[in-house]
Amino acid sequence: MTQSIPLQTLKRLPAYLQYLKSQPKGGADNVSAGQIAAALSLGEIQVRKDLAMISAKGRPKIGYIREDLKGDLEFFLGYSQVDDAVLVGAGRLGRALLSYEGFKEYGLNIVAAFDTDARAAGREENGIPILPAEKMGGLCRRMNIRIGIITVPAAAAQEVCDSLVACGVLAVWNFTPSHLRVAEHILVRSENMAASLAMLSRHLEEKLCARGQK
Amino acid sequence: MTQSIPLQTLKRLPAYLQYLKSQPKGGADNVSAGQIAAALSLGEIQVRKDLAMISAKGRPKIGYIREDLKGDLEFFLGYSQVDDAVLVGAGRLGRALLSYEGFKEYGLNIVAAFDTDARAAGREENGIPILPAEKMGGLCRRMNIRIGIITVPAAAAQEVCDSLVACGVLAVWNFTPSHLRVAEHILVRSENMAASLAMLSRHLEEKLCARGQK
DNA sequence: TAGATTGTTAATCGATTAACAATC
DNA sequence: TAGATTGTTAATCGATTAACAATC
Repeated sequence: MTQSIPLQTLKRLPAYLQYLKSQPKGGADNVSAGQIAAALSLGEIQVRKDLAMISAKGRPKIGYIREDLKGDLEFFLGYSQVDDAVLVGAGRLGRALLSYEGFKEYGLNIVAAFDTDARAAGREENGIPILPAEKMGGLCRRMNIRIGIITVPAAAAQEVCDSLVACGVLAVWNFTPSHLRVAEHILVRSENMAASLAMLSRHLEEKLCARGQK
Repeated sequence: MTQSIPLQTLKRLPAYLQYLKSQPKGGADNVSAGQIAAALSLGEIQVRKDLAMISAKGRPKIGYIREDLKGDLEFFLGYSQVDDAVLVGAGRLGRALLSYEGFKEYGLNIVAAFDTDARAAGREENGIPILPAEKMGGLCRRMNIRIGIITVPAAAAQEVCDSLVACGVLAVWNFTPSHLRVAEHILVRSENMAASLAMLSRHLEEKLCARGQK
């Protein structure tokens, strides 16, 4: 049973946890919403409201007990329980993600990667086997895989996505610029590089125009 | 002179352009907001309003002229004019980004990468030189670099960010989980993997609970 | 003309911020 | 007690959606 929280709040929770983890061990036992807000450039009231949602009890004048809050965040974000995932497309980006150790901390465990290229398949990366694409269906069903990570060329993304869904995947992490069409009960989360670049270059234009350099 | 448009609209514009580009050349000359909306799983009115902002004139009954709309989107997103950038941290992810050809299409040109590791420095990736960190300041100032991409370990991110800003960088693309504190006129755009994972695992939990598998 | 599609004005919705009462 | 900090209720803000008039 999980209470529903605002999407924007959910996005911020990992940052709170990251902040708490980054603090030195020897520090104070307590932490206030104001401290967190200042460190993350957020509003104090917003932080307090977010924390209230995951119901880590804070106390007036004192704040939150650091370790308790960490625990509550980890529990709420499901970092204690590990989700198995597969990755499709063992190109440069795919292999970079395979070799990233940080995902384990977030409760993500990539058990295998797949690639249509026979040269890539058969090798392994960071101890994770890279297998030929034909083996995907069997492995996903056998291991009850629910998360699929797509790092193939954009043109192949929809097809790969459909295959993953057919194998029982319920959540897709998309690193391609393609929009993926899926059934309603499937979640696609796209790492939207083009949108990021649009924001960066827009900001630049504003700043440089203001300086009269353009 | 750039009119200000809503942030959410700006995020969607690249998707519209991507859709238009993905369409076969031989197709119809016109495209309607409804078609785009259907293809990208968005609301028709929302698409129409977004397109109205970049003022590509659409005509009732007919829609937009495909090529004109592409041109307007590319102009507005600044894809015609190229921004030079440097990348700091030539690890696996950094090198994967260096070797990604797609950025050119988005008007981003990575001119050099930097790494403190002497073994990494001196080599090159995809024709882009990887230089020792000491050369960063000089090159950025000499080439008037305004965009910095950070792919170093999280612990070094803030320091690298500060150096970049000191060298004149105005927009930072952050691939680490660290929150970066910057002056007000600097834009940081973080590729927030932890937030993405939180959403994926939250979705999974909801779906699996509903099925009684938990 | 009739129907499809546009652009705009008004209504709704969700998230952020402000105000304030509660309490350690 | 006084001051700091919490949680909650109300106000504001921005974005989405609905309604509708305009037009090819």
